Amino acid sequence: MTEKTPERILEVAMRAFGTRGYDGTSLDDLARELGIRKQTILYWFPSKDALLEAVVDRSADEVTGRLVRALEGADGGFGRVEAMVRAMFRLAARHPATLGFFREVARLGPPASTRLLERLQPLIERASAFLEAEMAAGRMRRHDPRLLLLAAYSMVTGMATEVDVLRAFGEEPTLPSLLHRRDELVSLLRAALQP
Amino acid sequence: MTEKTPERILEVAMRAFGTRGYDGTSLDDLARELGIRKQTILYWFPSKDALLEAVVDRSADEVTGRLVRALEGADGGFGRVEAMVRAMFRLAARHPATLGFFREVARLGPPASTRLLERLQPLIERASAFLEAEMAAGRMRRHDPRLLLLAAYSMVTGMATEVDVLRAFGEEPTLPSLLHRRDELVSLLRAALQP
DNA sequence: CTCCTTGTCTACCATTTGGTAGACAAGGCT
DNA sequence: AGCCTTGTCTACCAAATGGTAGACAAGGAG
Repeated sequence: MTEKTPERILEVAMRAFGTRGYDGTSLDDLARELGIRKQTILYWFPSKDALLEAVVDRSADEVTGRLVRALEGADGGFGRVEAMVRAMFRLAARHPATLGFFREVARLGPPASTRLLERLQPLIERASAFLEAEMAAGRMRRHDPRLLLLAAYSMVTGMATEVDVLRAFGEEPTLPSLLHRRDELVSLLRAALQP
Repeated sequence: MTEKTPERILEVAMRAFGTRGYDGTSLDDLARELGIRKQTILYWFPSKDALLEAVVDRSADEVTGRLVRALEGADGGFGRVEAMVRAMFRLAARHPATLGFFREVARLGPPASTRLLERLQPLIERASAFLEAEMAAGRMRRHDPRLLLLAAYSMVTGMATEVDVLRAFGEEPTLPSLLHRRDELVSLLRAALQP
């Protein structure tokens, strides 16, 4: 029990919202999972909505940090694209609920989705500017950079999260399978982007 | 009021489940939207779960029908891939809630997701067998056919449904923008698949 | 020692939710 | 006419939900 209560609440809440959904998770559920009463949750976060906002902020910070760090170490050209995809899959392997949580927030719509996307906007701008420059320099095949980004995001979340769907497509939710999916996705993107 | 009551219930329920989510939609909500009482819904569908199953079956039938019809008219090679993508986007344009409903069912997990995927399995098999054959014949670049299919599915649902995300990526939820996304996606797939 | 802050808890509450029981009107059948 | 089936409705209900009010224990400050 080294973590502080609010931190533990945020962690469990993100996992729960990302898997069972916001409406499918009651404060009593969260409290039970944490071994506390729901009034303790309401002491730290004045309402369920406020808790959601806090989880949104935390998860946006986490993913931004991860991607920025991944880009620092990467060389230019397609290497950066690969670095971002790898970072996202690493996130999916260690904190599988995060991407599911993003999808849930997108589904909930405003104001939660607006808040999340505002916080991710700098990342989006930076990434699409990079793609734009690479295409202009002829180092990547020409596509609409924002739509390419969106397509990549959709593929990553889809291939990294939807376990039941994966099973129907013959993939087991194991680490080796996850790595296989990652490599396939990278090779697909490489094929689409190489001039 | 030409449609029969159970048909109207299924229609409204799919739209509601696909946008507000299963847990976010109460039977009273549905009844209000339909101008009836919730007991009438429970007369036709013995429980909320049973209603969900019925919507799953209906939507699986609809999308299967659409894709099968789209494939009949298409010529071989990449034309079939394009025909499928176009059919999915047409579905997204006319019944925007359907793809959102699929995603919701996938999130809900078993037994709903199992039921849906069982019904879509023949389609999946057929499509991946086709890709396999094209790749073996050298008419398409080699990839894992099932993962390619999964990636395409993820991209289509992502690019066709997540309105708020789209807005953050500079796309408005209008018909011309939808067509633009469709064409970009087709060109992306073409670039990835052409030998 | 006394007082105040901090964190968690017990005790409630109003509303919403999925579901049951049964009344009732409209037609078709004998 | 009398009766039964079909479809919708009113009247409830028990459980769950988000949230309020306030008791209480622990510990630091004066």
